Amino acid sequence: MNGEGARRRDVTVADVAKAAQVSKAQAARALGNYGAVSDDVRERVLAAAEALSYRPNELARSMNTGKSHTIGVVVGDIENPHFGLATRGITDTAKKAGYNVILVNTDEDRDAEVDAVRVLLDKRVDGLIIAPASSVETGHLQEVHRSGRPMVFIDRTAGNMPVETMAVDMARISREATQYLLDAGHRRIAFISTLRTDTPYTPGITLESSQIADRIEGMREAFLDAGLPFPEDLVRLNAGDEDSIRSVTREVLRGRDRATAVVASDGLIALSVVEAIQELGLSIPADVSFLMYDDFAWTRLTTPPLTVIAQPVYNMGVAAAKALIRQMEGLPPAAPAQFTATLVRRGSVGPRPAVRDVEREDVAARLS
Amino acid sequence: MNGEGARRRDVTVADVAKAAQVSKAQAARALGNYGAVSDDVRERVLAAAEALSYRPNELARSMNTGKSHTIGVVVGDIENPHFGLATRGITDTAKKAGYNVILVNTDEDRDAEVDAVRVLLDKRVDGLIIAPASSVETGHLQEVHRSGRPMVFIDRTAGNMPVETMAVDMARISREATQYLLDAGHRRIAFISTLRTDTPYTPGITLESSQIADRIEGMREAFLDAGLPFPEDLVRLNAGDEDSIRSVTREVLRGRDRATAVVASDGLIALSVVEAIQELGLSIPADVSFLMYDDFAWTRLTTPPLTVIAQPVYNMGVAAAKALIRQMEGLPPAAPAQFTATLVRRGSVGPRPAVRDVEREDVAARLS
DNA sequence: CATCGATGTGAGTCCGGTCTCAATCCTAGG
DNA sequence: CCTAGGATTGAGACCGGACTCACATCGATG
Repeated sequence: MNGEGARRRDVTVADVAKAAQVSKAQAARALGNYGAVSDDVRERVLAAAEALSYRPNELARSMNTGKSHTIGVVVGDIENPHFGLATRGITDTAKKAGYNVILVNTDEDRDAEVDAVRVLLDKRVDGLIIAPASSVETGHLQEVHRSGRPMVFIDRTAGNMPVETMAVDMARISREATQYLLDAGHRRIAFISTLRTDTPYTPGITLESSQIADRIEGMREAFLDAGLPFPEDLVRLNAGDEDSIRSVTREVLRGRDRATAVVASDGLIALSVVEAIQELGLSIPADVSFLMYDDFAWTRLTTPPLTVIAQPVYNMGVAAAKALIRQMEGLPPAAPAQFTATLVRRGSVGPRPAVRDVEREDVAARLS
Repeated sequence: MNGEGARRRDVTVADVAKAAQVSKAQAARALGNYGAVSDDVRERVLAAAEALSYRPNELARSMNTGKSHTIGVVVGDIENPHFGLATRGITDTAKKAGYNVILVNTDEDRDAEVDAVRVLLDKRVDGLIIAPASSVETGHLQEVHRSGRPMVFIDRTAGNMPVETMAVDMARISREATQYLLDAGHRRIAFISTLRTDTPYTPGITLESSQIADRIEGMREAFLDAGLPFPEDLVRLNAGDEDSIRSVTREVLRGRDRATAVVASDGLIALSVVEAIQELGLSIPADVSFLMYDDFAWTRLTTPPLTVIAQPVYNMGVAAAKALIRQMEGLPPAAPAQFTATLVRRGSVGPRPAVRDVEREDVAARLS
């Protein structure tokens, strides 16, 4: 019965002040470590606080300092290790600087994102790190930006808003990777992504994701540079769940004009794509070459190990958090960091399978 | 120049009230949708709010309702897909119920956890979901519990506190898995974990993690049931980073008395263990059988696909969130859910390699 | 027509801190 | 010994909502 009577209701400065026999103001000063306080008072207050096990109410503090020491992070899917790692980079950095992170998942749904941003703003986060679900409909983000609240984009851009963005140059690495595949003789290269669109891919279509748009653009450029026609029919979007990824994979690998190389847009898709390939009885890289975005550790364990495009995801997270913190502290932005993805050549890309196995048109065309 | 003069400082109820020509109280009622408000007033207030694009300050609201609609989640490492998935389960469920999640990473460090809990409490989260870094030193958790703040443990227990805990029965599944290995003829079974300890494993040692302790206990029981001696020397803890995991793996697989089966304590370790095995030129399962905790999708892609212990991680996250929400809403706890892990037999466990290859003692002993 | 209960409404307090301001103390310089 | 100026200190305003309370208002009841 150690004075348990009063359930709930925390100890406040006022309580501490009373216990220490000083005014609330003095107690607050001693506790908050600001203003002038005599040693005597400080000691008494601190002792009283200790005795009552006083803990400051950060909400109250936030309310009149206007700073919540909290940042909001909005991503498409934490379950995806890509974002898992980025988030780790963000939280590690934030914690070091005394900030906490409120994490919101949007499932890549724009409405959910609008909502998430609103809620975070209502909670008065000091800043936002967002992986925009759409780089087209950016009204809500524009608004945040106009309001002057610190914000940083990660992984993707949104519109062409003047907001610091931590992302790799996708077009560049995509072109490089495509060249690599072209050099290996591939002409029918498929690209599979979960990106939701209203209509199937056609050149000139506006894509919600700057990332994906850039990747496709990079591929197109590589084909163009090589003087080859870009196989638009092999760009497959809307591969939402495992089943559709599988069926899309089967589709592109079927028929006389089948793809001889497949590029998976992220690590989650990759799993289903590879499984589908295995189920078809095709072997990598003898029958199909395979390439994926993101370098997860397990890609080294498959047989053969997978050729991947590695992105400095953790560092992007760190950089995003650092940039945001600078903004929140009113410092001028640091020199914009450039993140470069790299093509990690392992064993899943091989030469195009013998001609008998695939379409002849291409060869015929070149011989004519 | 749209009245931009006043930088920062948000619109408050008072502003809305003035614009709508009503008292602050009435405006608050109309906006907060409580109390009695005439249609006329409500309309004017809502219109004014719209016009000024008023947004409530959740901090202020939290301050006098005492509810922040925020829950704190403390895990060891979000980068680990195990926690990534659990977190997804938590956030999905929390969002549906109108709660936000503040995520803190502890790196499995108890001091960091103490700190995390304190910060979250200071921020007045309505409840906590914690994967306790230590089930031994639980002072800070006891304190939270005593304070009456809603709390749920996930993945592990802490002490034997009467706190709802969402975790699988590790001892049971570990025993089952070990039996499976024993049935396949294995006697030298290694267990590799990152768990930090001051001293190497010896029977009776107190382990920080209830999870790991249970797994080892399960193994021991299986050996006991089979009337076989438990190979304590093959329990290897402190395999912190990739290098030490590799070297530990090499160690247990070396010599005449080497392990013929290896159990990896989680998906992250598994990667390095398998790599080390491959580097040694040993093949799975011909030379070494392999088993790991957590069923990640990539385990189906290796050759052979890996035999794993699947845990309903996402569901545990969902259940943890649901339980916490019940607590926060003052409802009585639901019937305690039981989560069962399952052994997914794929291709990485095979019979013990021919005797010539390993130690003979065991055989000799049985023949004597 | 007086009365009663159900709205409506505005003034003002409170939550738990931070911070301003004026009053009080002290101490060193003149 | 007197006083200017810095160090202390307490009262109270304030942040932005929620909520209590006293005071109208108003239609319906007896």
